[in-house]
Amino acid sequence: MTESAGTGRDAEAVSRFVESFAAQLVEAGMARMPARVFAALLSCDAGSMTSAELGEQLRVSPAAVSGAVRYLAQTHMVSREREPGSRRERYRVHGDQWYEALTNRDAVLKRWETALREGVTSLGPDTPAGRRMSETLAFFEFLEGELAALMERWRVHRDKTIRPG
Amino acid sequence: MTESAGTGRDAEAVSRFVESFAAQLVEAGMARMPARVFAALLSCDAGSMTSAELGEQLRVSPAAVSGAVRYLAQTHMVSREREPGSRRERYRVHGDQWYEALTNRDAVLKRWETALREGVTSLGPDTPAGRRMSETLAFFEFLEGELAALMERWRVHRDKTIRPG
DNA sequence: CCTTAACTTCACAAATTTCTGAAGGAAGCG
DNA sequence: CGCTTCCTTCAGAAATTTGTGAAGTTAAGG
Repeated sequence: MTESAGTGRDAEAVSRFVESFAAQLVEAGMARMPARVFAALLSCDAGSMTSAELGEQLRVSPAAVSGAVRYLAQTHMVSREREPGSRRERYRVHGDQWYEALTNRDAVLKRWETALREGVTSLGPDTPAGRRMSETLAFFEFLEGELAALMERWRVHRDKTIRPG
Repeated sequence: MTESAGTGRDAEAVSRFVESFAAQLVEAGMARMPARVFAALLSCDAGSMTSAELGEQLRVSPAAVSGAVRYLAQTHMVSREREPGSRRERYRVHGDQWYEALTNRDAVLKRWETALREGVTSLGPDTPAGRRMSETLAFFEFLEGELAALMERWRVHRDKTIRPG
């Protein structure tokens, strides 16, 4: 049993999970260090860690943590909190904030739509390629509307099944 | 006007679009060469190209095309077709097949769910981290069900607005 | 069968990405 | 105020990824 004093958790098992979950995120296209930081935050009881704690768990330099955290904050996967009366910062996953961010690939969707519109123009709306692209564009426009509705249904579903009352 | 003889299309404009759309796919996490091949196929009138044609348009070696196409076929983004009476192969995007594949991140979703279940076990279902992870897991399970329904609504919507009759 | 065309695989070179160490700056604390 | 702690930035080293050339495999066509 690898139980570090006082934590009440098997640090090695936690670390194994962190790394394996991070690996899944990497496979899905996420950069390695942000994935590891995110997985670590997701797995800690407090839901937030300091830069130093992250560096220690992941065995990386403060610089690496800094870079990863900047990316995660930009994409709203984590939020930064200043610890009052200290220059320490805590990085936090907000339980649900983060997977909302996942569906907030809205930005990506928007950029794709822009690119596709340009494509329809470049290729000519009346060419076979242009028509194929128009249909693709229509799909993304449809998808964008659906996503908002889907998230709303999720909140209802969650409140009924997980956080009732 | 850069119009290559007989194609009836501005080859340079097409190429520009191909590269810029591919760049968007890369930003979203797709490997470079598959993204370029896919964008090229999406932009050609026939909806399919041979390995040689792809190599010429993208200015890459047959080896690069081969690797990209293998990936795209595995992920069902394109299908391979043998040209009868020839050892040429044609690679095709199926109009709609491809964005169905996009939502068929089912495989990814499933792997995440597996990883999260392991996480709940490792961390303990009654710990704060375990509960947070349970909720995340519930979200993905919910999402999985929703995606199927969403695609069905898309087909209905498309048949009404784009391919009526 | 033998030739040749088309695709694939593999080892390696090149380019890109990723992380570190060191130096620099902001903010608490005495 | 100056010291100290913590975070960030930046140049460069290290590792990974990517694409090429060359050899190998399969199958058509004579």
